[in-house]
Amino acid sequence: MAPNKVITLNKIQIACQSCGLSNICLPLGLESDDIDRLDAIVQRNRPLRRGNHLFQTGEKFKSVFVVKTGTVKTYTQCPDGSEQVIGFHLPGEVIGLDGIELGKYICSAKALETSAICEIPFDKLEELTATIPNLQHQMFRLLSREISNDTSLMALLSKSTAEERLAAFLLSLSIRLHSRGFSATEFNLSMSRQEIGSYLGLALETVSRLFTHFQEEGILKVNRKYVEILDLEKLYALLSHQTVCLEKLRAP
Amino acid sequence: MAPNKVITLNKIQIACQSCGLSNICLPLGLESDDIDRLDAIVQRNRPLRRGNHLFQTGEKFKSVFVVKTGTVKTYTQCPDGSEQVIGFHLPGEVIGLDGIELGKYICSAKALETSAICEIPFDKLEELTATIPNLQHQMFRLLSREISNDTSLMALLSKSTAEERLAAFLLSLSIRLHSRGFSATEFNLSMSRQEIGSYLGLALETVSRLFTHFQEEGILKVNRKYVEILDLEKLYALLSHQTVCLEKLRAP
DNA sequence: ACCGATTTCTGATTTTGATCAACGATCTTT
DNA sequence: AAAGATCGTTGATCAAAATCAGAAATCGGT
Repeated sequence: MAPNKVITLNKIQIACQSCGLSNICLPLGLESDDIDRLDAIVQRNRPLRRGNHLFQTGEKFKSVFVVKTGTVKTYTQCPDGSEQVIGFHLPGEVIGLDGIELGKYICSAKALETSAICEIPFDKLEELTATIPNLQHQMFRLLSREISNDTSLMALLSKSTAEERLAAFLLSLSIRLHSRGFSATEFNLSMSRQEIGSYLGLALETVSRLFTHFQEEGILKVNRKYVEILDLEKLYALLSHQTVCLEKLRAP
Repeated sequence: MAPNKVITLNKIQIACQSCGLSNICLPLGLESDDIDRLDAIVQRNRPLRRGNHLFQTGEKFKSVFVVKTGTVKTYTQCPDGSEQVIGFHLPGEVIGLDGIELGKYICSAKALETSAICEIPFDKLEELTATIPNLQHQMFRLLSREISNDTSLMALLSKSTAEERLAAFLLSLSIRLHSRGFSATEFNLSMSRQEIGSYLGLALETVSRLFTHFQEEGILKVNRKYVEILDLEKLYALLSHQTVCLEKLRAP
């Protein structure tokens, strides 16, 4: 492999300064030179293919990761082999924060489609946060967001019907995709019915039936992975008597 | 009110250095002088009576709180007036971290019994974390713990039966009480069946029936709020095919 | 283009836990 | 101490979603 090939690859990689995600990602609110200092510790590895792992449960915690493109799911494994999906992560979202406490990852993370990932070694990040107050604050905010997102999801899981759960899931996706510049009403699901069901605490058959049902109601147009939201209002209405602050469901 | 009365009150209040919770609370891992600096920003207000609020949903986020004695519940209010319990918080546990992101509390917190609380103004805490790397790390750990606790609870809520949920709840309480120097097998619940049900996503009748059922199985001895665990092994066995790392359920 | 594997959809049946209802026990207030 | 309110228990019924089962559609690899 010729060295100039490597150089070319490096050039292709987008620096934080010119990354479209900088308004939702870690650099948010940083001065230009501070972004450069952050940029210097970010590792941009080759994209993951579908099914590849970022990390697995129990591995030593070394880095946090930010999705740049694609989708990543986090999950835990049951003793019987079945898996429990913890979350789906879109571009700009940080993964691995739950590993800080015990020094090892408590879940596994794998790509649902080809995904570019930024890796940030946590020891270096901590050195930076100690000298850049804005970055420290941004880290606190990020961790806090994770907590409040989880809180919303817990409320959803412990209170709602199957219909409300799927509605919340679709709206969350819609909101997050929209805030990343994608269509809010038309997207491809990168996860299976099984995975959605696991995430929402439902059987995959229930998820499938609900998609059909929403379609019959004129709320959605569904073709396997492809979803078009025809009536956002109805979807919101399904959640009207819900505890959860919608914007919080998995935003931004 | 005579000034010496105030002085006496101040003397009664326990400094972080001599607080029994220092091995699970924020000062964990700090040098002695750093603990003093932290101590200096901690506000020790008068104890809350049962039903009093620490903060309410939507209030401006100003401080995080640590339970010193007693129990606090966090909850959100549904549009229909019913409430959704988010968590129960024992001595040494930090509350309010979910307010950092948006600058306002996203849930309400009220005392379930007379409770002493330490209040830590967050702006001052951030100044300290910026200059005390160990404290910054401890804050990251604390926030991370909150996230991994929530992850475990989400897995519990989306996968398990009513029986498994209550077993997990009781074991979590047992473990946390034990690590605070209380009995692991004998305690008084400070929350109602209704509140347990809300937290676990179950109807209060289901909770009540399960207590009866566990008693018939010889697992518990229950008398209203008073619970004695007779067979810890059986309780653990109920969770054996559970995703959740038990120590993680709400530890330490 | 074909074959096997996986994923999705749909129907029938069952199960779990919610809901409705009533009653006894305990705590609070006067 | 009595009265009212709250809380916990228990029983009967009901409903939502899980499970079981099988067919149809799609995908992946050769």
